[in-house]
Amino acid sequence: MADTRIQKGRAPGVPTRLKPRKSPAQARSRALVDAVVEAGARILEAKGWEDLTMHEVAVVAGVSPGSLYQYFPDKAALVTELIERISARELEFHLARFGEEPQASTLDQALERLIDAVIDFQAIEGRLMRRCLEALPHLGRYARLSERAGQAATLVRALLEQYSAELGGIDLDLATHVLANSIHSLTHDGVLHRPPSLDDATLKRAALRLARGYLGLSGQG
Amino acid sequence: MADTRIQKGRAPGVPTRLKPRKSPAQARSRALVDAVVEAGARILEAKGWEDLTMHEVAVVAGVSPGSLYQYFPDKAALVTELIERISARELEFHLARFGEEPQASTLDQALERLIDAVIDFQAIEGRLMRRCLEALPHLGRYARLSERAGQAATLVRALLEQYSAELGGIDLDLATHVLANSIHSLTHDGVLHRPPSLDDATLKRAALRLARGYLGLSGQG
Amino acid sequence: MADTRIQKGRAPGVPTRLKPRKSPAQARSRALVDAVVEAGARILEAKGWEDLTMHEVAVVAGVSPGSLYQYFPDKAALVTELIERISARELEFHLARFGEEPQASTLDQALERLIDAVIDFQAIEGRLMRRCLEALPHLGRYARLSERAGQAATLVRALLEQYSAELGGIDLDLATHVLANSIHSLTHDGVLHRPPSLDDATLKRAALRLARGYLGLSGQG
Amino acid sequence: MADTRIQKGRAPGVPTRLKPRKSPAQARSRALVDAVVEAGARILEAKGWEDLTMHEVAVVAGVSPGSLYQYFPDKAALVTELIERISARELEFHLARFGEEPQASTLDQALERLIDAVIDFQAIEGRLMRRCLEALPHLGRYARLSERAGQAATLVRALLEQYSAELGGIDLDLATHVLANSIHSLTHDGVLHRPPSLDDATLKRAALRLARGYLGLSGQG
DNA sequence: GATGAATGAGTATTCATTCAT
DNA sequence: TATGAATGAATACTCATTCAT
Repeated sequence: MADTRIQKGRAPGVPTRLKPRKSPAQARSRALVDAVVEAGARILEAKGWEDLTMHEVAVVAGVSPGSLYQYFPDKAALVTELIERISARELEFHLARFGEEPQASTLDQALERLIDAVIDFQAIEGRLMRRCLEALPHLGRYARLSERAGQAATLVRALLEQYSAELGGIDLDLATHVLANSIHSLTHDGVLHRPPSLDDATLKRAALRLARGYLGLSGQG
Repeated sequence: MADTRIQKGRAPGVPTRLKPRKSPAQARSRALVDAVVEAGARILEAKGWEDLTMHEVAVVAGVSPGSLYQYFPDKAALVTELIERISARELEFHLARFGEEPQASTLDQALERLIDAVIDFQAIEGRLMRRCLEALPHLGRYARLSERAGQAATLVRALLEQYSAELGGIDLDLATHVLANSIHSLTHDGVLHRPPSLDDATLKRAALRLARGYLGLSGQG
Repeated sequence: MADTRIQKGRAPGVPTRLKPRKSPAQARSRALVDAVVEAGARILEAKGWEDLTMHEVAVVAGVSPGSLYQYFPDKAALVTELIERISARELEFHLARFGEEPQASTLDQALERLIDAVIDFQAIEGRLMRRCLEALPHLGRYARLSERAGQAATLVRALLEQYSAELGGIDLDLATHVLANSIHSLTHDGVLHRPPSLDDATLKRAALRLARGYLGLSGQG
Repeated sequence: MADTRIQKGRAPGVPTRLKPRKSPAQARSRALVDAVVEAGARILEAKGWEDLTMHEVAVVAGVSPGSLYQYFPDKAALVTELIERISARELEFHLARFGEEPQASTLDQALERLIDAVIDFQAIEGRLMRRCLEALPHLGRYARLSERAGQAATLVRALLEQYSAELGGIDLDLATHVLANSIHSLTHDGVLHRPPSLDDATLKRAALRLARGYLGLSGQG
């Protein structure tokens, strides 16, 4: 959030010759790309695909339009990168959660944690995520994206596979589609926007109940 | 359902004759508006908000741009009207279904019929509906829309109320939100697109199972 | 050369209702197109294809860029029209000459007149013509042009056909190519620019001698 | 032939050793300049002035843009150098021809050889030559070029002078202009493009006939 | 000298909207 | 009221050129 503006000069006092350091050029490039991506994310989140202009991105990033196009061949490429990054962040977020908690002993517990995590992530980046979803139709050239978008479902799928013993011979593909879609829609305002009266805890319980019910788990919810 | 933005009001001084209730002018207006709306729907469905141009709408409707703006103050207003109409059609569609079938005797049966109807409607107008959903972010000026969009939920709500006896003291608002969101997302590709292998019958069963499970109905599904 | 700026209002004092007049809209369109074309010609003549910007054309024509594109879908289309017009003017010019003089009785006389006319036309529009020639490579989309460009040769061809009796069984296609190319190049600075010391009269005699010599006419030149 | 724009001069203080006349630095410079010029020629030939970008030249030459500008202050300077070189090559080509053949005994024979050579050279470098011609209008800053371009005429002039005895008191300047222009235009597609049916042998005979006729030679053509 | 990242003014083109007729 | 020509601000993208390293 600090000023990510590209630094035109050499950073004063940085000791040279220490470890295999990135070349200044690389460092500068990275900083520029990061500045651009962050500017892009902020603007996409605030205004959406159509009202995101490359000019504004450049200005906010403190960069010239030419530099933008040095790293992103067109607007779609920039937004594609945004999506790649938010997808990666989402994955990291979930993996971190998995890592810091003891292994869940039941599917029910695992589901609860997943939904928890999804809702927590939504609170942080939900708006940007929606904007990314809205932008998808304009990203035809960058087809890899559909994989990414589907990646959200991967976690659900992994979960179901891990605990498949608890599930009768249910169709895992179908169950993944149903659950990922429902939970995502519920938590990320996929269709209906969440009414203000609906707080996170309640939403969480509802989502959990939906998942449990669908899977036939007899949790106490 | 009256829309003061669009209905410019009755032209002053036009004498109301007896039989032909609508003055020729009004009839012409109505025809024009209908032509415009239909053209708009076709184009929105095919191209989406961003690639819908007022010029093309005018050409397809066989109308001049000036006339467009006589009835719709801006592009957003036109698409807003589109959404109003598709919402109305959806409602009609469901009401017609209700009408032509004998009253369902159980919530389970009612749910099945609703989901059936939702999926059938999706087959007819699903694409346009998605385009409308995508367009929503650009319709800020016409906020009443969220009500409309939410109207889809009305049917669910009505259902739940009708059979509330079967449901323990469940929070109807919450349940409505959860079910409407989930079913909509599932049937209208709200988040993840439906894989080609997933046919209507299977989707319907899955949606039904989701709803039943959430509501705690012990259907045979 | 008078100010061709499009008149926004109605021209004062122009009597309406006289003869089958063009509709105001048509007249305005025509005026606009003419203004644009003239502006384009002036700028192309002065700066060439690359430095002709649509913006400047619009400004000089007193027209908005949007209007430009209403009549010319792109820059190439505008320049194409310029070339069509100058080709037409050249043709008219030659035809007028033919008309106002008694029919030439010999090929020699006819050649002399043609070269005369070519040089006179060059004095008027030569620079623009060169610019048009330079622009040709950018006009790929508008292939009809090559016909037009070749049209200059048509006159030569017509001449040779008319007096073919005076020419042994010479290959008319070849002769047309050779003469049109040489004369054009000589008169329109096709390759080497005309040195300042070389006046029209001398150039004319030289071109005539070239043509005569090539065709084997034993003129007194 | 020295070019003070391009030759930056000898680096001061560099000790001249004995055998390797050129210092390594100079040799490297020369190699660099050559690489750049060759890359430029290839690209100009393929794409023309407008689509020749300094970036592509740098990439193809395996050089950085910065280095380009060390040797050529701008794009025009680079293309100017291209033209200088192709002019020089043309001259060399003709001189070599002169050298390897016995002295022509008549103007007619000499003309034939010249035209032969011109057409042969055109087959090798004609395309690049045309591109250079097209680029000329953008080279205003480097006016000396017109001299160079005119240099092609030098050969013609030399020829005419050598055999001036065969020519009545013809104006040599004029004759040079006329012949150089015509032959060039004919062989290098100066104005009208050569039709595919027109082969080299025929073109050569036609050009020869044109020249003979103009000069009043009574060759057997 | 060499590098190549960065620049930023410039270009063609679009489209929602207006208004003279 | 209907028309559709005209508008003009806005936009994505380019490329000759510079300059910090």
